[in-house]
Amino acid sequence: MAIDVATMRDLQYKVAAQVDLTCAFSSLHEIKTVAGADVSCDMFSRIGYAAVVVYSYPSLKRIEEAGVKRELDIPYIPGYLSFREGPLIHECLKKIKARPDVLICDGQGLAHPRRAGLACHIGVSEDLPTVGCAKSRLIGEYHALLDDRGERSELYDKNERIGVVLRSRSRVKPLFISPGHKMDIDFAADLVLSMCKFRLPEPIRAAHNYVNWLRKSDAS
DNA sequence: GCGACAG
DNA sequence: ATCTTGTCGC
Repeated sequence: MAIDVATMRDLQYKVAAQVDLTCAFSSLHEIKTVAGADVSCDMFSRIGYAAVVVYSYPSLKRIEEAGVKRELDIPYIPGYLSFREGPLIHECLKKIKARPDVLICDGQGLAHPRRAGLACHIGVSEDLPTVGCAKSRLIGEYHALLDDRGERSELYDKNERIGVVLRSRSRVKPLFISPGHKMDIDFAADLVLSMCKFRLPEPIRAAHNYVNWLRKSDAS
């Protein structure tokens, strides 16, 4: 029997209470390694594949990676993604030899109804600086942005600033960036932009490719 | 009640 | 997220 929504919601309030929005770094120069995490699943199967790939910073060279195949505990429920993907990402992190300075997650961080998105949940439980980098919006309002790379718009929920909508590449759909843990909004956006050769930051692209490689090469 | 809704 | 190849545009 899977965990119920009420229990997950209560856990999210506890996670939110532990989130630290003070950036662990005073400058991007202090960062030496950045990891990206991603999860992919078979359609109508409960099997999921996850990967964490570590990159050097700012040289952006691949250093190491870890993959995992495991059954997903619960289905995808908007607002509760961390309970579905979190466990697999934690297993990948255990396999990584050197702890990365920062972990970028494929999903929201602070920009969540209870301020406890995937990046916050992973960050708090691993006590690791994390960034939420989502490809679409979960909550929050923002103004349209210009279409040049680097353009950004504040993401607000009521009167609270919860993230930044960032154009990581000219003329492509923007990214929704929000801090996970030991991170602040603007630093998170600066870090992500500095790692974007294409729409997604390199560590996330690598994790996405690796996870799909795992899944496909497994069905044979 | 109705619409929105990370991956 | 997933089913899917080539193709058009910057």
